[in-house]
Amino acid sequence: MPNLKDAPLYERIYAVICQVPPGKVSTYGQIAAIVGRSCTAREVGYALAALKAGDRGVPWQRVINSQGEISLPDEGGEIQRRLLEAEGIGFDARGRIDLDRFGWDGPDWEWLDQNDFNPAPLLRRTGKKGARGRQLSFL
DNA sequence: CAGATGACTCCCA
DNA sequence: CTGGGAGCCATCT
Repeated sequence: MPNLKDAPLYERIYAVICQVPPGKVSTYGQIAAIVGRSCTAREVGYALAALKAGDRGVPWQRVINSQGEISLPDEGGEIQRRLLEAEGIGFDARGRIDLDRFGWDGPDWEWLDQNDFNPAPLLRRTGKKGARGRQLSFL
């Protein structure tokens, strides 16, 4: 599949997640912003929940919530934490990951272009307390 | 075809 | 810090 433009939303989400390299983590919101269109952080969560065992090599463990915490409850969360620690990602005393150190910078421009992605602009959300650091680093 | 169902995020009290 | 509400939508019974 050379181009993901017409792929189902979940496929596009998985494709973006597959770009996150080992030792780095992304957030539901960041993935959503890259997928663009009507994709929201929640959709990303839904898509991951739909993965189950039907995996496919998608590095699901590298997606965490905007607080730098693991969102997957119970056993799954413990597995996720172990997988991340195995990649060298550290957790603080509260069980959170420092996104400034381990956060992913986003896919390279070439990849976006080749797959016809049109990432959402830097700031989603109109008005309100603006830019809480960390959104996409390109644009 | 009509529900039911999810691993989110932000805002405000 | 905690809790609740709104926005959000593809998939699968």
